[in-house]
This record gives sequence, structure tokens and C-alpha cells, in this order.
Amino acid sequence: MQMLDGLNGAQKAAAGHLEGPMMVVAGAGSGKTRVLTHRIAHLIDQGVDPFSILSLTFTNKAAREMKDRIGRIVGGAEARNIWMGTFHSVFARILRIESERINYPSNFTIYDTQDSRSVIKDVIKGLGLDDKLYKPNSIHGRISGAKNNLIGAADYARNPDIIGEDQQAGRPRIAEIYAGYDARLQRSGAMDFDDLLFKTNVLLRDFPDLLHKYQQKFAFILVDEYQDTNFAQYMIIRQLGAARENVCVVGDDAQSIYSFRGANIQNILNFQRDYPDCVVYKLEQNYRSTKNIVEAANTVIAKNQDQIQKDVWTGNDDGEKIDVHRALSDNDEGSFVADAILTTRSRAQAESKEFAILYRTNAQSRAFEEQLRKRNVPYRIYGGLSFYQRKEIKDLIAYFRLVANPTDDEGFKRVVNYPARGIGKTTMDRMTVAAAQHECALWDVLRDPMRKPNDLKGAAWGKLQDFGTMIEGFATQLNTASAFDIGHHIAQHTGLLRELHKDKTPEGVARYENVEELLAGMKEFSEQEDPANPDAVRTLADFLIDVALLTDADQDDGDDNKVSLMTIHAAKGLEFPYVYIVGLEENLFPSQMALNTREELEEERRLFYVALTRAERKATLSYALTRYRWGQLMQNEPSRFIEEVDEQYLNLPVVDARRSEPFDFNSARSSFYKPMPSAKKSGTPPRPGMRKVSDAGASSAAQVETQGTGDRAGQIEAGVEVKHARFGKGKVLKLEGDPPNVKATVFFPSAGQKQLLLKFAKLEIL
DNA sequence: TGGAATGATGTTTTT
DNA sequence: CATCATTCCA
Repeated sequence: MQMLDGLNGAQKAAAGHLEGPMMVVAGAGSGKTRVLTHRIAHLIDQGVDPFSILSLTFTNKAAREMKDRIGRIVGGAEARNIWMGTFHSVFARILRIESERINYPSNFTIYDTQDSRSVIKDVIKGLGLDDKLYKPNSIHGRISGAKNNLIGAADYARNPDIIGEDQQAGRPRIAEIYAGYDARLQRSGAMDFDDLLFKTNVLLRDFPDLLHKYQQKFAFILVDEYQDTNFAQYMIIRQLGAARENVCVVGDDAQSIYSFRGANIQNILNFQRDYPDCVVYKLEQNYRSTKNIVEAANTVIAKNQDQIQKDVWTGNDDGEKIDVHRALSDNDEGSFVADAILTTRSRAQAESKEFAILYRTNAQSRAFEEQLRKRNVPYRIYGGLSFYQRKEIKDLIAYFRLVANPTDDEGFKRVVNYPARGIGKTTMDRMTVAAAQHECALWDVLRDPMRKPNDLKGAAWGKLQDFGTMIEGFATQLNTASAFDIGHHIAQHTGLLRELHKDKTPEGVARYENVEELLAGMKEFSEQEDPANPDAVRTLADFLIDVALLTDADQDDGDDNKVSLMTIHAAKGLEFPYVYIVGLEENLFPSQMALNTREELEEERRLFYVALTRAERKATLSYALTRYRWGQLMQNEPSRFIEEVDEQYLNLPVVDARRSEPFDFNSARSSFYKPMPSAKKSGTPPRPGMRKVSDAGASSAAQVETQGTGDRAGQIEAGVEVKHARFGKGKVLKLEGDPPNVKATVFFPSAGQKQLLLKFAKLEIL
């Protein structure tokens, strides 16, 4: 049993489990990845064919790391053959093989969120609906939610509950948009992210021979981060696992943080119901963090109602208490953290890569970025706009997509006139109309003389034909050339490289270099072999599947010694010796959007739990009293989560947030800390975070001039003298409306009477 | 047709 | 404040 050496009792039992359903409930830092890797290694050691093991992870990076680790135990050749990846990437691959069953080309395009939104926008316009009411963003969310619950467009339209909800919301025609959107995707030979799961389910549901085939193929199934699977994913597992029941899921309900994406903790409970024989293993010993951190995290998560009882403990040292720091502003917070990293780095002889700064929203990264740069501390930001989202990269990839699948309308629109080749808006409008008329892709209009719009004149039509011929020319090498060869050829012959080269500004040069980097990545890709198909050339179409599902976190960080900046969501599964959890303010963390129900708040709390348990040696919490948001200065109260940590684990700030002026934690707290309504949204929830005028006193709060956000409307009232950037001094006559849409009528001697929305007008109180 | 200037609009988290 | 989209002008 050497495969199981070095594991503790519980880990060994779980990793040694051979056949039959099993579930591992694993506390943070308890070595669940170790269990997974050792179990797979053990299976292979016992003679299981790696090709018959399906292992699903949450990120590509996790898959890669796990493969590496298994490779180190059983050898790379074996490890390479495991079907290991994210749900999306594994099933995209399978969909490609089986695509003709559902009337898709095997080179179907995977639309990203932007593409989806753009299609939805078009459909809304096409139906003559108001995009103020039917906001593409939220419609997309609605459709995505439906797909994640395996509700197709037709089901959606005939589901009385859903239709009722939509009518209630005054948006009865979402079902039509959904249908139109799906039709457009089909026409373009495209799938969105959710389709990768949805269509896989269709495949397994409608084609018993396929279901049988994959049930036989995947004799062993393992799922990591099971608490974050949604219904569509749950059903795939259930279907594939039904024949042999060799299903192993690993997860921690306390770390479920993706319910906004349809993840459902219920899946853990369902699992036990579906497989009554399932053996449950609990991993409760934490090897990662100090006793202080583990116990602090425990006290916080204990406040959640929904949870599986667990007793996470550690044999590690007590370690240092958790520092809490109060900053005056977001920039101040940035310099505090940067300074603290500098100090710790020299005092504890730590390296930059041992530090992480974790925040709730990507937008918070800036202050830290600036301050770290100032101090020459190397850092890397994860998330935000990734490499693959940059314009120049997306442009080139759009060409690739079009070559692989010319009916990809979004790709077509993106590059038909870039670099400029005189195909303008009017021309494209006419093309679009023709495509809608014939219910076909733009490309089909282009290549079928019967569909040529009458109003397209010779010159414009000629240019379009040239474009089409060029794309077709590239396509001839699609299946023979390597991804790199054809990619390089395309970059050159479309004039894209030349276009970028013209720009000599630093940004322009960077763009050129980015494209070079993409091509270098393609070269590397082309040289690796595909385990499922070792002799085949790795084509552009192969590359596209990978690239569509790659995220920023997947870019290899090499052995870079840098401070990591990322959202807490992105930090899931990672660990760092020193962790700074920043922006711990009411309305930011917990997010303002998550204060409506107990369930939402509990998810925020789990998020905080995840953040805290990333830390190995030392955690630091910080919050800022003021922060720019939407370009406006906002005042904040410290997050309730700080208070939820038992005080014995904390080093409160030197200026004690709980005792001293100007900030009295307790009294501030009691004034706004309201019990949570347990369900249902209640119109506009009472706004927490408002400081009572009486305890503002003459101290810090007053010097932060209100910038006239609705939130601060309490201070602006009738009779007050104010100053406006453009109109100068004036006097408030009256206020009306509810926050955040308070409207003020103000008389300005210089400009007369004006009506201003406090949200927008920057009024300074005099 | 293309580019620059101006105005609306939006921030949670991600495959 | 930033990005995006639309509009306006050459």
C-alpha cells in the first residue's frame, strides 16, 4: 500500500476506498487534494486503466496540478491519460466528438459572456423590446439560470412558475428572447458556457447508446469541490455514474460560494439519497493553519444555520493573533498593507510569493497595485481583465474562430472590418437584415448568391467576397496544419500584425507583444501531444476549445516570486503563509447585494471563512472608513464579520476600533445592526452603514465631506447651504424621493433654481 | 466610412 | 471613474 503512505487514518481510509459510491466531507486545509490524488494513484496501481478515470475539478489549474502530483507518484505517462479537467472543458471535448447528434458542427464555437450578451441585445432589438426594461445583462442571467437548471427555452415558456415570475417583474417576453437567443446560437454553430453542460445533458438524455458508451468508458468518476456544482453538473454525474456507482465526490459545505451561479449545497444531501450505500469519510484535521486561525474561522462559520456538523481542529501551534487594521481611506489601506508586507518580508525573511491580498471585488485591486508598485514589491493580479480578454487577443482569436467555424456571427462581426477594409456599418446592417430574413448566419449570406441583398452595391459586395475568400483560404489548412502554423499565417495575412506594428506608443507595442505571446503559447500547445490521440496534429480547433475555457488564473505563474492579488472566489483552493483580507466593510463585504436573505448572508459568511482559512501562519483584516466607489467618496462601517470573530483571536487596532473615539465600534454597530429578514426581498432594505449624526461629533466623520450620494442624504436637508462644482453656492429648498434617488431642489444665485439628483450632483455642504 | 467627442450606464463573485 | 455606445463631423 505504498500509494497511501504518509496519509493520516481518515485520509488513508478514503484514499484506499476502491469500489462503490463515496463522499469525502473535508474541512478547509484537511488534505482533500491529497486524498484525491492518492486515491487515483492507488486505483492505477491496482490496475485501473487511466483512460477510464474521469476526474472533474473546478479550475484548469487545479486539474493540471493534480495531474502533476499523480504523475509524480505513478509516472507521467499514466497520469497523462486520465480524463481530468473542468466540467466545461471535459464535456466540450465530448460534445465535439458527438456534435452531429445535436446538429452542431464539430468545430462549434464557444461563445463567451460578451458574445452571449451581444446576441441577446440583438434579439431584444429584433423583437422591438425596450432594452431599459429588458436589460441584456439580467436577461442573460435569467437564461443562464434556466440552463443551469436544465430548463430549455420551450420548457421555460411553458413553466407557469417562471412565466409568473417574469410577468410579476413586468418582463413577460423573456421566454421569447430565450427562444430567439437559442435559435441564433444554433444558426451560428455556437454554444455558450451553460450550453456545454446543458447539451451534454441532452446528449445523455436523448441518446441511450451514448449514455451507455460513456457509462462504460468512465468506470471511475471523481468530483472535486462538489459543493459548488449546479444542477446541470449534478445530473451529468448522476447519469454517468448510474451504471457502476463508482462515484467519489469531495467537498466542504462550509466553502460553498457559488450559489449565484446555480451551485446548490443540496447536491451533497442528494448524493446520499441517490446512493444509499455511499460511504462518508470526514476529514477534520487541518494541516494548513495555526490554531488561532482555525479556531477563529470556526467561531465565524458556527453562526451559519445551514451546515453539516463538523469539528475542524489542528495540531499546529497557536501562532499569532489576527491583526485588525482600520484605515482612513482605500488608499490608506493600500499603503498599510504594502508597508506591512515590506516589514514582514524583512522581519520574517519571507518571500513575496508568500503573501496574498484577498478582496471581495476586482475593483478593489487598484489601491494595492499602486502602493506595491511604489515600493517595488512584485505582485500579480489574478482575474480582472485576463490576457484572453484583451482586445488584440480577442481579435486574433475571432479570426481563428471564424476559420474553424465561419458561421460564427460574433466572430464575423468582430473582424470583418478589422483591420479596416472598407466594410462599414451600412454594409453590415444590410448583411444583418439579409441574415435575419433567411434565418441564416452572416457567412451564409456571403457565400450564397441567392441570398445577396439587393441593396448591396458592387464595391461593398466585392470587398465582402474578398474577405470570404481569405477566410476560406485559411480554412483549407485547418485539419492539416498545426495550431501554431495556421495561427501565425492568419496573424500575418490578415494584416493584423502589421496593423498593430504601426502603433509605436507603449500601449501599442505592448499589444503587439501580447499577440506574440499568444502565438508563442500556440507553439507550445502545438508541440504537446494529445493523450487521447497521440499521433494527430494539434489543430487550431483543438486550441480554440482550450482557449475559450481558459481563465487568467490558468496562465502559468512559473516560479514567479510575487505577491498575489485576487478575489476570494479566485483564492479558493489556494493557501498562503500571510493573508490580508481587505475591504471588510458593510455593504462591500458582506456585499450590498447579499443582504436580503439569510441564505445570501450565509454565503458571504462562508466566503469570509474561505478567505480566513487560506492563511497558514498569519491573517490580517482591514477596512477603510472611506472609499471611492463609482467615483464617489463613500463612508463605511466595519464589516459585521470582524465582530463575529471571537475577540480572543484578534489584535484590535492600536486605535481600538471598539473603544476609542472617533470611532466607537459598539455604538456604531448597535445603531444599524438589524436582524436579518429571513426570506424574500423587502423592497428597499433599510440601509445599514449610516452613521447617526449625533455620534459623528466634531470628529473624523464630519471632515469627510459628503459627496451627495443618496446614502448620505441624511446630512443634506432643506435650508442647508451647499456648493456645486458648476453652479457655485446655493441653498437647498426641498428634498423628495427615496434613497438612492433623492432629488433636491436647490436655488443658486448664479444659475437659478435647479433640480438635482443627489446621487450624481456633487454637493458640498457649507 | 472612419475617427473623435460626447453622453449614458453600470460593479459581486466565474466557467 | 471607466467603459461603452451613440452621435457628430470631416
